[in-house]
Amino acid sequence: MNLDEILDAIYLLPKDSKAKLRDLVTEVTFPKGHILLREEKVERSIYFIKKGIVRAFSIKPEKEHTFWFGSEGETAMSMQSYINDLKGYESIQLLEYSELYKLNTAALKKLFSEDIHISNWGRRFAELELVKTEERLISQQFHTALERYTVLVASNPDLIQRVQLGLIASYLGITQVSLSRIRAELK
Amino acid sequence: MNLDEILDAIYLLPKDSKAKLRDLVTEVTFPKGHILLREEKVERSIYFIKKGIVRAFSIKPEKEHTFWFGSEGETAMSMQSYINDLKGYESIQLLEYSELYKLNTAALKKLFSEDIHISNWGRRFAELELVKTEERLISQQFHTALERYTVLVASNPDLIQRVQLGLIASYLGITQVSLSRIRAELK
DNA sequence: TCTTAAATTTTACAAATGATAAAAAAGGAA
DNA sequence: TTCCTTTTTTATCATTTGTAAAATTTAAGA
Repeated sequence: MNLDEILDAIYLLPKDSKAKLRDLVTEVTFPKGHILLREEKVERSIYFIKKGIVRAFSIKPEKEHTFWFGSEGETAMSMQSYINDLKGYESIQLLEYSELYKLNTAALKKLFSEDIHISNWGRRFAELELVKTEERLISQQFHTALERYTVLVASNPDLIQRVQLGLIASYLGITQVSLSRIRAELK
Repeated sequence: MNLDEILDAIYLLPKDSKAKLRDLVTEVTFPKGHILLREEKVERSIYFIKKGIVRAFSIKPEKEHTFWFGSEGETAMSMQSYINDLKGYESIQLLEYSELYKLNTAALKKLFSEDIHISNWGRRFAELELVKTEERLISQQFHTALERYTVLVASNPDLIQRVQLGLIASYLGITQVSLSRIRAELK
């Protein structure tokens, strides 16, 4: 997914505004396993995923929890850093070799105050992330691990192929043993 | 909490922009038990809570789940309606007599395209809701019901007084009986 | 291909949680 | 206050989920 498609999917910008935004972006690549951003650090960039797959996780009390998978077209970022210039809860790691568009947020914020179209782009960006986050919350709260697993498989079949089960179990909030039990019953 | 305080807490607006925004707001009051908005309906307004306490819930398959409590200064709304003009998942009910500021969203969206300050106010509004929603998601995913209960009590002591336990249990994702067990152990 | 390491599944047992029913306590209305 | 309804707690039992360890499968490198 190229940069124009990613930007347009958020909000359609006039040519000159879009050029200003595109100027803030550089392309970067990293190998599998690379830690894109670290929890407890203030992150100065956000990353649109051109190609690849990543996970967000946090090492809370001892245990590591994976709570998000991102792939082509999605944004890898720390909300707390982007929105409040605070340390993020999450680390983000590449689960395969990935190509990313890196966007400096300080420069972006400057454009928000200067260009109403870019300001509306930024509003739309936050709104779309908000809806996605709310959907995750509701799925988490209303559905059993089994239901969420079947939805995940249906909506993202390659994820199961590309990501190891322990991480998916963590994402579903259950142990790997429980996920194995679920998978055994589905056969 | 009055309207100015609520608007300012989101983003500081120049006088004239703020006046335009304030003109879209009317004050409404409803008795305890009133359903402010209904799931499966497109909602045309958002409500800032001046005084009172509300809950969002959804009647998914048979059972009713409470997944949010809002009080003074917070916003009662359907994200799906506000952001995508779609039906919301949630109903919102007043748990006590409440006073609310009602804001028409169609008119607000018009201002977004006309006034860069209001556009940035709208961006900030979405961003702040996003951080709150992410915090709820992370709390849900990383913490046990007991931990979330103690956090809830610590951060919102009057909630426990004002809201019945069955709703809090539903919010925590456990049965009322389990919550009773938790409370008994904390003594 | 063979060997070794990593990932996944299975099993057994223990602990936590849910369902149900019933008792106790609290709150409201007359 | 007294009665009645609602809410909360307690008790029992069945089910689910986690932990730990072993068995199996899959993948990777030499």
